[in-house]
Amino acid sequence: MVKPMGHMTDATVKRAALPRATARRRDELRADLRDTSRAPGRVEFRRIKTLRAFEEIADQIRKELSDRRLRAGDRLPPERALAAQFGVSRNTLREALRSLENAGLLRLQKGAAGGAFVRESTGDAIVTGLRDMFSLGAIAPEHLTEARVLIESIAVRVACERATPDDVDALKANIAAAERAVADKIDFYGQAAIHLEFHRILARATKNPVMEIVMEALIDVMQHFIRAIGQQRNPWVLRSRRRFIRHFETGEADAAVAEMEQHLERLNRHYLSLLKAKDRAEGVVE
Amino acid sequence: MVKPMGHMTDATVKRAALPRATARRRDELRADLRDTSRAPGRVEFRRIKTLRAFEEIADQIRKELSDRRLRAGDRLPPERALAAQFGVSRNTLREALRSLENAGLLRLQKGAAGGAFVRESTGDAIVTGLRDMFSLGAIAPEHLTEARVLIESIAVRVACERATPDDVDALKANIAAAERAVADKIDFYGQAAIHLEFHRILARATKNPVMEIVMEALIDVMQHFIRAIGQQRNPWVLRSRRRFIRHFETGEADAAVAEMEQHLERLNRHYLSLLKAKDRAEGVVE
DNA sequence: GAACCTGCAATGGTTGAACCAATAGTCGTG
DNA sequence: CACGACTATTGGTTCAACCATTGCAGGTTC
Repeated sequence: MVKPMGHMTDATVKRAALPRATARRRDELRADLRDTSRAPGRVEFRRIKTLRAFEEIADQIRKELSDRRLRAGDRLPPERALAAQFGVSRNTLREALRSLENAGLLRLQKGAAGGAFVRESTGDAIVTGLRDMFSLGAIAPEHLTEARVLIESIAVRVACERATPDDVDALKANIAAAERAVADKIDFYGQAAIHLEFHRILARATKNPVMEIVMEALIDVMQHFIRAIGQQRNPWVLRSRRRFIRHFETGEADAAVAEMEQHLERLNRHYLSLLKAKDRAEGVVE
Repeated sequence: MVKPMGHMTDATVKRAALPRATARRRDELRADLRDTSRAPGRVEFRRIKTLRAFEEIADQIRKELSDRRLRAGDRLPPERALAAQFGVSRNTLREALRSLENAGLLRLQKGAAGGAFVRESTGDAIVTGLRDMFSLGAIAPEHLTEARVLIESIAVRVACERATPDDVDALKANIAAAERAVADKIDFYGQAAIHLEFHRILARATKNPVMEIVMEALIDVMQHFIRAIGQQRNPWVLRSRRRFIRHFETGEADAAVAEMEQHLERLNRHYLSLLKAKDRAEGVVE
C-alpha cells in the first residue's frame, strides 16, 4: 500500500478518488447484533467496536511501520493522494495523520518538498504522557521523587557495570561544565539543565533504551516540577558528583549507588519542603 | 473560558461565530525574523516556532486541565460551540480534540448526551508510546526483558515493605485463579493474562503510581511480545509463585526479590530462545 | 400504571471544494 | 555566476453540508 503517486492538484485528486471503499466496508461489518432476545444455546456475541475511519487509517499506517515497509526518514505520499488511496476525505485523513503525529511516529512538514515523514522513533509520547499525568495530579510530587530515586539506583548499578570509557568521559565533562557554569555564574536554570543532563548520560550508559526512556520521562517531569517551585541554590551537587564519579570510575557500584541515593534523597527533601512552604504561602488549593 | 453554550444547530453556530481571532493573532506574532545578515552586537534571536492553530487550542485546554478548571468527568461544550469560541473552523477544532483524545485526556462520545468528556487520568499514552517503540524496533526484546527484571526487582522490594493485607490477599487470589485455570485447561492466553495480572497487583502494592505505570507499560509490551512468539507452556510459574508468596507474606524482601528475579530470568531465556528459533525458521529479516 | 414504540433533536463523524501559507526548485536577468 | 522573482507542491484552515448514533419526551397499547 501507500504507493507513491504522481503530481496532483486539488483538482486532479478528485478524478483519482476511489469510491470510499473503507467507509463502506465498515458499514457492512456493522451488522445489527443488538437483538438479545432468545439467544440460542452457547452462541456468544462479542461487543462490536465500530472503528472510526481515521482510526482504521492510523492502524494501517502503524502496521506498515511495524512491518518495516515504512522506515524512519521515509516520506508518505501527500495528503491528497493518501486520502484518495484510502478513499476518505482529506479531513478524515488528516485526523489520522494528526493522531500518528502526536504519537511521535510522523513529522508533518509544509512546503514544496514537505509531507509526512516517518520519524526516528523517540520516547516523546511517553514523556508527554507522564507530564500530563503529573500536571493532572495523578502523580504526586512525592511519588515522582521516590520513583526517581528507585529507578536511578538501578540505572547507576547497571551503568557502573557497563559504562565505557566514553561514558565516563562524558560524565566527567558534564561535571566540568557544571563547575564552569558555577564559576561563570550562569543562571540557575542553565545550571539545573547541566545537572539533569548528568542523569541522562548515566541512563545512556545502561545501554538499555527502556531505562533511558523511563529516566528521560522522569527527568522531564522533574524539570517542570523544579520550575514550578522556583529557583533554588543547591551547593551540594558538585561535591556529591565528584565523590560519585570516583566510585563510579573504579567500579564500586555499591558506593556509587549509595552516594547517588543519598544525594537524591537530600535533594528531594529540599524540594518537597520548598513545595510545602509554597503551598502554605499560596493557600493550598482545596 | 470554555463557557457552556445553549443549544446550537449547524445553522445557529454560523451566526455566533467570532471573526477567527486566534488565527489572526498568530499571524501577527509571526514577525519576520529571518534576516540574519549583520546581526548587531550580542542580540540573539530565538528560532520562532509557529504554533499551528490546533496546537494552540490543545494547549489552552491542557492548561484548563492542569489548573483544575476542568476536571475528570466534566463535559466540554459541543464541537460547534467550541469552534465558535476559539474562532476556528470545526475541522481545526477537531484536530485539537483528536490530539487530546489520543493523549488520553479526553473521551469523545457520540449521540444526544455525547460530547468531549475529561477522562480520569490514565497511563494509556505511555503504554501506547512504549508499544510503538517496541514494534518500531527501537527497543529490542532483550532490552525489554532486562528492563522488566530490573524494574520488577525494585517493585517487589518496595511492595514487600508496603503491601497491605488486602494486597497479599489479591496476590493469593490471583495464584488460586491461575491454579484453577490450569485445572480447567483454560487456553494459554487466558492463563498468561492471569500471570501478568499478578505483576500488576504487585505494582499496585508499591503505592506509587509511577511504578504502576511503568510496570503496566512493560507488561503490555511483554504481552504483545508473547503473542508474537506464539503459545507456550511454562509449567514453572505456579511453583515459583507459591515460593514467592511465602517469602513475600513474611516480609523476607531479599528472598522474594531473588525468587522473582530467578523466575523472570528463566522465563526470559525461554522467550528469547524461542524468538531466536522463530527468526531462524522464518529467515531473519535483515 | 407499566412496558413499549416512535420520532425528534443534539452531537460527533465525514465529506468535498476551495483558498491560504510556507517552501524548494527553476529560470531569467544583471 | 549570483541574485531575485516566479511557480509548483504541499500542509493548514475554512465553510457548508449531510450522515450516524444516541438519549429523551411523548404517545400508545396492554
